[in-house]
Amino acid sequence: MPRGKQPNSSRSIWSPPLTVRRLSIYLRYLEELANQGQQTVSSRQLGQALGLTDAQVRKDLAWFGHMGRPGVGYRVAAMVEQLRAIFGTDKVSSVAVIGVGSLGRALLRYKGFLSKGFRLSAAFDVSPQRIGRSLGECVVQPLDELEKVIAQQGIRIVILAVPAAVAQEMADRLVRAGIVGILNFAPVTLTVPEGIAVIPVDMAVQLEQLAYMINAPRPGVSGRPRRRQSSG
Amino acid sequence: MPRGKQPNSSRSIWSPPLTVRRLSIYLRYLEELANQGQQTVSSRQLGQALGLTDAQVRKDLAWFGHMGRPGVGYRVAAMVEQLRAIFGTDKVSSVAVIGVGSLGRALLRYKGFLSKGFRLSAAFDVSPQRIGRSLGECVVQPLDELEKVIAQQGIRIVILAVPAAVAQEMADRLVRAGIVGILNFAPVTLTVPEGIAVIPVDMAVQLEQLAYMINAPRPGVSGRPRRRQSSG
DNA sequence: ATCTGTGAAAAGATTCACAGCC
DNA sequence: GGCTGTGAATCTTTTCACAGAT
Repeated sequence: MPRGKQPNSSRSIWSPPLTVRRLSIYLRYLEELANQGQQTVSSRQLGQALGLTDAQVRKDLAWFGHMGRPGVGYRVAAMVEQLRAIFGTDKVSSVAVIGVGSLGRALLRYKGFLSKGFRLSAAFDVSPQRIGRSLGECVVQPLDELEKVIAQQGIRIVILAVPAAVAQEMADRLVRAGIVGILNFAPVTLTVPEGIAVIPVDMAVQLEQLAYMINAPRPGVSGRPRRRQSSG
Repeated sequence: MPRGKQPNSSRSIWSPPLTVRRLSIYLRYLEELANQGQQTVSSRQLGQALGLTDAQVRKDLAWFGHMGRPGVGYRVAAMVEQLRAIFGTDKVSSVAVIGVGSLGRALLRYKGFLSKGFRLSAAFDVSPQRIGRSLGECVVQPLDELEKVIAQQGIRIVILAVPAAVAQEMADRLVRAGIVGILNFAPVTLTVPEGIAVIPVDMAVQLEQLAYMINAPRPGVSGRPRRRQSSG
């Protein structure tokens, strides 16, 4: 299936998946630079801070038109704005947390989502002991309310933090309720209809990957230079 | 730099990075099948459950020798054993949690790591209010004890759950203390020496990826069939 | 008939290297 | 001088398709 060639200067652009992963990382670092008052940044500086080559940074950023100026670099503030628009996080959107075990509670208490464009505005659980408890800026509600609250608040994304055994049936129910994106912390692969996005986050899997990297280091590597962390 | 061709039947094998990511997912599913008492599984069944093609499953599993039998499939139990050996999780290893904020506490309380080969056996924090508190199976210790405990317990992997502002300096200290793998929950890119493995896990970044997928769906997709979640 | 293992082809991603702008 | 944008080359990953094992 053919896909358009590189640059594209209008809104809501398609970019290759691995590029999109890095765009988030660029954005995070550019926000830091903006806070520090830095005006412009070169592909070289970005690459060094993030463990990428300068060529790769330029290719990635070239996906949405001519953003850099030769001899100068990229304008930090403009870049942040454009990246947020690409992710659709220039406006804050509401997110529900399904399952308020220890992980769900930790996420509800985390203060960093809002500045990234996400407001955790509803929380649900089955357990009567948890219902009514106030966490972050929401009160835990019973699951009966799920469909109603999702519709009322226009929620399209949820964080799924329920036990593995019930994750698939809950995902089905969420999709019926109109959810289109699921951040899945349950250690199972979800099956969802076409058009629904799922990002899996399994911490045991991540530890396993780390164990592999330690036990079976990449061949041909022997060097001294400081490296940056791989993607995530 | 040339790399060996495909199959390799001895221990601790190199496989392509994207294959290794999937191996964890195969293992998770195979463990489930083993619990259900299933003896063998075909590449087709694995693929369907996990949203992959059967050819891809076969290529991935072929990296460590002839494990399947034509006309029959793969032996579930043998596969689980071999995958655990590849990840080095056939023996339990000790992991320390650095930073006992709400996320650190949630991880310490999570019961699922042990069966995956990881024991969270030490926890550290700066805050006097947190020190001495008992969480999961450990008592929170002051950071002064860090180097001593890491050496005593032979800890090689840590979960880093400290604020972004201090993550890099803590990573440097951990590396000096002999740590070789870091699961990094701080929303910054760490710079570490060659030979140290870092896996970044930034939940805001994951939500951002989800937002992108919802706002800019892949072109040329329109279908009906049920899909599985992408990798993670 | 079912299912694996694997070359060969296709698609995707990264690196190289350099023309051209500031 | 420094720096971007981008074709061309290289490397990696996925898909195809089928020989051969059970």
